[in-house]
Parts: sequence; C-alpha cells; structure tokens
Amino acid sequence: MLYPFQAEHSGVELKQQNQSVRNPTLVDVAKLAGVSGKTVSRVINRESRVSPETRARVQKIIEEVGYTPNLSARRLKSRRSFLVAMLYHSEGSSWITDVEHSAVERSMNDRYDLITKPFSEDDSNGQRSIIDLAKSGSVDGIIVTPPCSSGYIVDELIELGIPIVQIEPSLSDLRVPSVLSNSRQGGFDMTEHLLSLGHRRIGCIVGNPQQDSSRERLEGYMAALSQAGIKSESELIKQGDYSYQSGVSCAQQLLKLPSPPTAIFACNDDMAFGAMVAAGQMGINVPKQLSVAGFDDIQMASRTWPPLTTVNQPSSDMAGKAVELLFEEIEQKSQAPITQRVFPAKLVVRESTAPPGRDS
Amino acid sequence: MLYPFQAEHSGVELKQQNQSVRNPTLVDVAKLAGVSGKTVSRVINRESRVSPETRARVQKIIEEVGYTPNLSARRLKSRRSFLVAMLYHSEGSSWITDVEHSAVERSMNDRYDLITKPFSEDDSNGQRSIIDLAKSGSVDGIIVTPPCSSGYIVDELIELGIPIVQIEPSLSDLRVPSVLSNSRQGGFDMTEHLLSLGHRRIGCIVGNPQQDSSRERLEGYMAALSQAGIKSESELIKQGDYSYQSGVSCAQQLLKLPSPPTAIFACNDDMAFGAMVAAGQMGINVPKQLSVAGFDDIQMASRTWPPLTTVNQPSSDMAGKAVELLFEEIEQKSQAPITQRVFPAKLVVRESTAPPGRDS
DNA sequence: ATTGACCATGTCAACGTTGACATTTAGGAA
DNA sequence: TTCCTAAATGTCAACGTTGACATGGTCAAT
Repeated sequence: MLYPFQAEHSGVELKQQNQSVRNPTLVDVAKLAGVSGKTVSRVINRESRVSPETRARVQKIIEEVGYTPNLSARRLKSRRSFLVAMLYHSEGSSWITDVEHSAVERSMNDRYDLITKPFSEDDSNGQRSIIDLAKSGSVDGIIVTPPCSSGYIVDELIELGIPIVQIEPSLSDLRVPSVLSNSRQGGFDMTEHLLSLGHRRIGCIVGNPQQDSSRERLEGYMAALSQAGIKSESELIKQGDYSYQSGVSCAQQLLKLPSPPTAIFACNDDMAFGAMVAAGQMGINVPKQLSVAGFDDIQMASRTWPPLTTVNQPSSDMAGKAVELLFEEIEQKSQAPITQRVFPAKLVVRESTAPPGRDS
Repeated sequence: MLYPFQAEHSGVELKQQNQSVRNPTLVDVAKLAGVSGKTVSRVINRESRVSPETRARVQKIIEEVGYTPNLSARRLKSRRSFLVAMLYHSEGSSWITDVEHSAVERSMNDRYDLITKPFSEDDSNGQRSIIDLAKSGSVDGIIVTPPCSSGYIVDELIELGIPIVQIEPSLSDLRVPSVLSNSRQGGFDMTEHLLSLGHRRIGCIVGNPQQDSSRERLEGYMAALSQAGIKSESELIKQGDYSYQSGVSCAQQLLKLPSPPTAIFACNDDMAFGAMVAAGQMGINVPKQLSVAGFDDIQMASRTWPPLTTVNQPSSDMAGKAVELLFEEIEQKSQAPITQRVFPAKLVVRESTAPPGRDS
C-alpha cells in the first residue's frame, strides 16, 4: 500500500530512499483517518475529549504508518522543550556522576531527556552558553550540582525565570528548591565510629570551602570530638578541595607530621582514595596502620581493596527527588513554597577502618 | 529604553515580569536594526553575503537586547536539532563514562549538545524510545557504545538513515564509521609484560563474548603465550562479562584452583578491580602474591592502591574522533567512504603487577 | 418546543526561523 | 549609454504542531 505522503520512486531513486520518503506528519495521519489534525493531536497527547472509536481508529493509523510526532514543532508551538540540563563541574566529585546517571533514567520516565553541561568558574564562554541555553528555550529546567551553586550563575538563571533545582546547595539558600543530605550528621557519625574504634588522633581533610556541605561535615567531626572530650588540633585539619589530588597532598602532609594521625576522615570519597594512595606510597598499610574514611559512597567505594568505610548519600533517591521537584516547577509555574528536602546520610562501615595499630 | 517587544507593566504586574516580557525574536532585532529578518538570520548564521556595516549594526542590536535564537524554531525549519545522542548500556564498563564526558565537551565545541540514552537488550520500551528519538528528528546523530552495537537496534537505525558512529564495534562491522583501539595488540603487550616479569601461569578473565574487543584481547593473550612457548590451559581462562561482579567471581574460581595462577589479566578494568577485591578477601596480597592487570585505563585505575597496571585506550581521543566522524556524516549526508579508525592501545605499567612471589 | 449544558470535533492562525526566489543597487564592459 | 554581473538585501511561504475559539449535535430540564 502506498500512502499519500510517500513519494513514488523509480528504481534509480531507490538509493536516496531515506531522503525522499518524508516521515509521516500529523496531517498525513489525519487524512488517512478522516479526521482533522487537531483530533490526531488530541489523541497523541492523550487529551480527554475524543470518542473511544475515533481514538482507536487514529491509533491504528499511527501504528500502521509509524508516525512519530516531530518534537521540534511541538517544542516551538508549546514552548516546551522536553529537555532538562544538568550543570556539573569538571573538577566535581565522582558522586555527581552517580547522581547524573540516576537523573537520566528518572527523567526518561517522564518523557524528558537530560543533557549535561560542564561548568567552570573561569570559562565565561561556557557560562554564556548556559545562559543562552536557558534563554533560547532549549531546556525547560536546570539541575545545578555543586560547586556550581555558588557564584552568580544561579542568580542569573533565577532572573530568567527558568525552573531550577539545586543539589547540595548552601543550607541557607532558599532561592530555589533543593535536595541535600545531612552532612553534619554524617560527619558526626563517621567521627564517632572512628572514636569507637579507639582512634584519638583523627585527621580531617576538608573539602571545597565554598561548599556548605564541606563545612557541615567538618562541624560534625568537631562536634563528635568535643563530645568525646577531645580537643581538636588545627594541625590535624587540612584544607582540600574535594579533588583526588588534594586528597593525596593533604594526606601526605598529615602523615609527615611528627605525631601523625591514626585515622583520616576525608570529606569525600575522591579525597579518601587520594589518602589511601598517599599511604600506600609511603608504605603505610590501610587499615592496619592507618584507617581511612570517606564521604559519598560512590560506586567505586565498595569496589577496591580494602573497600572504603564511608557515609552514604543516596544518589539515586536524591537525583530522583531533584528531578521530581524540577518537574513540579515546570508543570505549575506557580508559586509553590520552596522545598528543601534533606536526606539522611548513613554510615557504611567497610574494611578501610580498624582499631589503631600498635606501631603508629 | 523600552523596546517595542517589551510589554509595559504597571507596578502590580511586576511580579509576573518573567512571563510577560517575551524574549526578543529575530523580527524584533530586525525592526530595531532597520533590516529584514532574513538579514538578521544571515548575521547570526555567519553567512557571507552581508556587508560589514550591516553586520556590525545588527550585532550591536543583538547584544543590546540580549537576543538568543530560538532553537526550536531553527530546528523545525532547518531539520536539524543540534543534538546528538549517545547510547550506553547500564551494565557497560566504566570506561564508557570517561568517553561520555569527553564526547560532551567535544560536542559543545561544535555547538551541539549531547544526551545520553541508557540502553538495555530486554527493555523493548527503551529501544522503542531510541527509535522514536531518531524518527522524530530529535537528534541529528547517534553514537553507539558497546555492547549496544550488537543486536538489531543498529540495523534499525541504519534503516532510518540517521548518521551513526560506533565505538568499539566488531572489527568486521563496516556498516557505519567507527573508532576502536587495537585490542589484540593490547592483550598481547600486557601478556608479554606479565611473562617478562617471570609469570608462567597467567589467568585470563574474558569479557562479554558478544563483543569483538573481548575476543581480540583474548587472542592477544594466546598469541603472546604461544610465542613464549607456553601452552594455554583452559582452566586458566574464565568467562566474565566485563562487569565488576563477574571479575570477582571469576577471580575467586581462579584462585581456588589446585594450582592457581600467579597473575591475572582481566580484559577490562572493572573486572580487574573485581579480581583485586577477590584477592583481598582471600588474604592474598597484590602484587606480592598475585599480579593483577586490567584493560581500559579508566580514571580510577591510577587512583587506588596499588594503582592498576592496565592498557590505556585513549578515551578522550577516541571520543573526539567519534564525534568528529559523526559531524562529518551529518554535514555531508553524502556517501563518503566508511572509515574505521583504530587507535593504539598502550601498556601502562603501575604497581599492581610484580614478579611472582615465592610463596605462591 | 425551547433552552442550555456538554461533548466531539473542526477551523485557523501562530510559534520563530530559514530556504527558495525576487529585487535593488553599484560597477564595469561593451 | 546600455547591458550584464554580482553583491546586498528583501519577500514570502513553509516547517509540524497546538492554542483559542467555533461549530454542530445530543440530551435532559424547563
């Protein structure tokens, strides 16, 4: 059967088949079904006001000809792109990658696609392209991951009125909905765990100071120490930036101290891995001579030896919630109250921590 | 200054500012510049036939009003989405994640965005959505990563005439352009490295049998053994599937042999990490009692202790080339010859391999 | 019989851009 | 001068869909 929208070919043209046969459009379907285009539109959008018979007939034609709505046209007309963007920092933590994968899957369920946009403080070109993305209507909403939250980019995006959700922003940042985990609690629990193993000199490698999560984790550490009646020593606290490299160098500094710590709590897993490598390079055995703990529970945390004791941030749940919040904003552009959803951070004890060894 | 396209507000309306002020359109810019819309279009598309003065004047207005072209409209009219998709398998190797990040950055340079699409053999729903993606004109091209290459999805996409590039497909697969690395050489070099350390019983954990790369790596292993005059033993070759878990269980099997291997060559890094964990759980020290080697050189390979000896596949170069090939296909839909670009696989010796210990 | 409510469906224009083609203008060759 | 060419710019419709609004028909209540 030859449908009206199919061009006839001579044999010669066959090799160009893909170009000469247009994909069927809504109008083609309408003609075949003997209804108006609008009715087909109603069917594919599952609107209510269509009689069951008409709906069935149209559906049948749609399947027969393999019709797929042209998204560009839909986007243009309805001013919706069915696309959301996720801002990430190329230096950001590996945990974000886990979040990203979950977010992609979650978005797909709602017929959205997700594009990832690298972000960097000093790439004004890239920042410009993010703003353009929002302005040109290419995306319906944006998920901002740390450390992009800081800085003026979020302000500009808010200004534009595009729906935004932040992951792990400042606790006090109530400009847009956000999801975060209880960093303070996590830091506290981890430190308590190390104390309970018998450690008394516990090093702490702090993350990027611009991120609240980092401060919170440190505060949890301090609180646990003081609760145990131990004075925190500033030489045991090193300033990293959440990167693997900073983990290596901070750990080296700690381990070279005259009286080195018997345990190191790194404020994220990337830095914890850095600490493990630093220890390894110095011939220090983890966990026999040094306990190392992280924060995030990235996938690799359980896939090395020794597996890493860390604090789990439920990346999948958090990503899911973030996407959900974003969709809420997109649907009803109304002034729903700004929600901030806090997830529990759960201590996960693996084999990278142990009671302090004798020889340290 | 109040431009014609800006609605005037009373104070009351101010809170709705974002909705009532339309973004300026090409026509708005044209009016302000005193030229036709088409000329503005020419300017933003950097077409040649515009006088420098006109160009400058239009550019100025564009910046003044902060005009951004509406991509949906452009897409609709020009039948280009400026979007490419990358198919990945949720069970796929971590290396793909590295590739993905590079591909995103590379695409951005060409004003394209990249969306990632999870793919699974048994999710016919997801497969359908990929086909729809291609048919609805939502993406201009698709990058297929292993193990999605196998199976009928690629055939269907080819049928649709959408530009495709495959990463690490079958060597013999010349349906579409592809990039791959020299797996056979890599497997050979790695095995030779292990032999040169003095190992004679070398276990091999093979990857997903459906992927040629896996077979090639195994062949390299066999070739190196036979060149060294060593007979390969089937009990030393275990069938994994490129997943971490399979690495753990295959390694366990190898290490429980009456006469276990002194070195294990896993056909990718994920499985190598599995082998390291399996060894760790059995109290076997890597590399003193057991050497472990991988393939891929994922980011984490150099970030654990001991860092993993592996074979580097240049993810960034390969991703870049894949994107480049895809763009070539998109630009000139013509019948350029199908290219298959092979990258060298380079041995990277780290600390997870060492001469065989005495007690094994 | 009249009214109105409600349902199923249709009409038409518009979303913002670009492709095909047309027009204007300047400059040089005949 | 006249004609021709090429550069610079303009006109207009179309891309495929959906929103606003219109129409005709059925049915129950008046």
